[in-house]
Amino acid sequence: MFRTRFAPSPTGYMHIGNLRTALYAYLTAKQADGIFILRIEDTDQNRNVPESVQAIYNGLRLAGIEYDEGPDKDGGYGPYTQSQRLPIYKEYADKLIQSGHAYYCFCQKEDKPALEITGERVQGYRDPCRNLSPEEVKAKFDEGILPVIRQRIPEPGVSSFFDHVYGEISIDHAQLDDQVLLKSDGFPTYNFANVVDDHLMAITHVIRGQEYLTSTPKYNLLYEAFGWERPEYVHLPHIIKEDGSKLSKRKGDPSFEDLVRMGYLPEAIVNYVALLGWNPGDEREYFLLPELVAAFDMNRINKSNAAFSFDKLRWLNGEHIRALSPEEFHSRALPFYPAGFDRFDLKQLSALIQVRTENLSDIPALVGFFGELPVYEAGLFAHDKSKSTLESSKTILQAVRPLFAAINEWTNETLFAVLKELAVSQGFKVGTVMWPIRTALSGQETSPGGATELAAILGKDESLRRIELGLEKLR
RNA sequence: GCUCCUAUGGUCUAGUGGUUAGGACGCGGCCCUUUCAAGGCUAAAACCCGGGUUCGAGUCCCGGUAGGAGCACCA
Repeated sequence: MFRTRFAPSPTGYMHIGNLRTALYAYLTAKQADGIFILRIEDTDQNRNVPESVQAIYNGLRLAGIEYDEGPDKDGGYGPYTQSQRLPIYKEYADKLIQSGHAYYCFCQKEDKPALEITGERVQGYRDPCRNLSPEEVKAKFDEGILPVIRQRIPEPGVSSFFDHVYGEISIDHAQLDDQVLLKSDGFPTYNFANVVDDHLMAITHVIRGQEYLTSTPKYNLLYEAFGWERPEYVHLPHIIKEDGSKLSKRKGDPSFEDLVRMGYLPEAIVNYVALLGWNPGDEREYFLLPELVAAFDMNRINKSNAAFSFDKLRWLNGEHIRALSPEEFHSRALPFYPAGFDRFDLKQLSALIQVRTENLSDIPALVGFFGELPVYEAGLFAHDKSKSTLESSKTILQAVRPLFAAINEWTNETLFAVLKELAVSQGFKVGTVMWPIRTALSGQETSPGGATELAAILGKDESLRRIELGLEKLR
């Protein structure tokens, strides 16, 4: 049975990289009928943002990624929030002390010069406390100093492991730090908690960002120290920007929730993000979540970073929008219509714009002219492709006025039939008749829908009024 | 600085020794058409560099170069 987990720290929002990590973990579990778990990694007391656990729930729900076990969904492996597991970490850290795989360190943070800043940093940090005698340890305790617990990296040695994305990785123990496992405040570090929890929660596949690749040997050493079986590893390349820099909320790059607010469909974002670093092995690109579950294969994940392209997301969003049923599109479009638009038949309008909408937030600009006729120049009535001139436009508009006034059944079909007949009887191309009408109705060079479609939505009175206005410009 | 990783058109990618190097986005053109979209067709555009191995290398090896990541009482 596959068991995977998504283990975010509660920072307040779901960024794109996290979304993909969650997605891949979910897909890996689900394609094998396994269990997907949500675990909250809130072991940094300085970095907890209130409400942010809620943001994680919301993000996952929005994405359609449902977890089988989590803080609010017990599956017998809880608690699923690390801050509630402190005694567990303590217990296991003590075991490591007893077995000699870890040691107390009484150094204070201030004692450690900031070597990493100088660029002169030495690898494989070995703390002096590594060699404290039991008496010295006792003496420090008696002094009342709160120790941290550090991992004792066995030396010399080399550790290797297999990663489903990166293959065989080997790292010399001389590169590995005697890192802190348990902080002096009693909280574990990620380095410790992830190992204990992944084992206790019976995680079979650890799926996480590539930044953990080089510290994985340290975790493996821990598994060994406990006599536990290692999980399978799937490290993910990063998602970056097209200029090669990394996505950052601080620089204004949108989170998952932001993208949804910007009018991208959650399912389109999920689809797009799935394709950033993975492909199904054939040429399909359009996927709904269940299809991703079926198609996903962790062994087809790429090794190199992928740049997030808004162009392509936008296209894919359009694909998803077009794939929606007219009813579904309408209900999603509804919140994006400008105020006062309920005077129109919005259902009809939605039908018109669905294929022309690549992003829901395009809607206001797309339909704005229905609400208010834009200011435009008479020159708009001249159009080569439709063989329209100012003269022909004037003639047609004049002819159309009484024709429209006489129509009782104000529908696209009737309107089209009437205009078509006008074109035939007057020897005009259909386009030549339609152009001035569409122009007068929209006041724009382009519009979502042709002359009769616009007229049907605008209604008889307003259509007539706009034709009149157009005629004035042509006088 | 040390270590690990990566490298196919502008971008996402297929490719696992022999291909006219395939697809997608974007971009140009054409068709369709009631303007614009959508749809269809089509063009331009890529194997980082240098050595090897091999009859043959985008594919394997080595070395460069470039980029990314890690080296916290952060995750």
